[in-house]
Amino acid sequence: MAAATGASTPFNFCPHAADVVLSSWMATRPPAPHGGGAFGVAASSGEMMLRQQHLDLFDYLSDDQGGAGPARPAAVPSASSLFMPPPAMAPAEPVVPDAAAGYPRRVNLLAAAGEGGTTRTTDKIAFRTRSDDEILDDGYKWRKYGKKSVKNSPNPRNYYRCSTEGCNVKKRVERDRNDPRYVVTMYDGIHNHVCPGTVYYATQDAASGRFFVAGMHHPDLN
DNA sequence: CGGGTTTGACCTGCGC
DNA sequence: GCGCAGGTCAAACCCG
Repeated sequence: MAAATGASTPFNFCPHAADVVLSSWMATRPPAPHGGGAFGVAASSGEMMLRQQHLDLFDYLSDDQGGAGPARPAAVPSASSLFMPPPAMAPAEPVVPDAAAGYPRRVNLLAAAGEGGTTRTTDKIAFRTRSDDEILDDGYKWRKYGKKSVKNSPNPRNYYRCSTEGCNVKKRVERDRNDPRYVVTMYDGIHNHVCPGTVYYATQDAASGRFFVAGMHHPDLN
């Protein structure tokens, strides 16, 4: 039996840390905080782990953009622009969550509830990756607790809970109904324990202003 | 034997 | 109020 955290696409990602970064960090900090444009994603939340070499595409959604909302505000850098895949990978394309296409209803409700004009941190994020493997190794240990077929989708949705005692983080994983090559992963909650991953750094392209994953170590320290 | 997966049943929220 | 769909539970089962 292969555990949920068994052989999988190389990928480490701490959703709660990313959420803090995306919701607060991006809203409060100017671009290129480290002069040369490199920044440690791990900044305030302790660690931000992201190991991603083989994914062809990395789409990121947070409910800040709303489950079925319109285009994200132009003034706020998109999450997918922050977590651009390495240069060898295809650039992330913006993904507008479509409730009708299967993004969970509860997320849409929370997104609506968050319409207050204030920056807030959220505990729900979702992203889409192109991968043959549905299980992404995000650094945490997950236990599967349910599987459900989804209406209008040929692919079942799998439900996972963090195996760490006292941690109530959940995630849902399903194949994109429109393109089975993609896996849609949605995290729900905030880990209350350390993510056993690795700090990941990104750089900002001066021309486009977009961020690129730079590697596992701070460029200035290499 | 412990921990994880499977899967049918049950619960809950939402739309009509 | 009812039906539907999504989310969760929990017993059975599997595997190392």
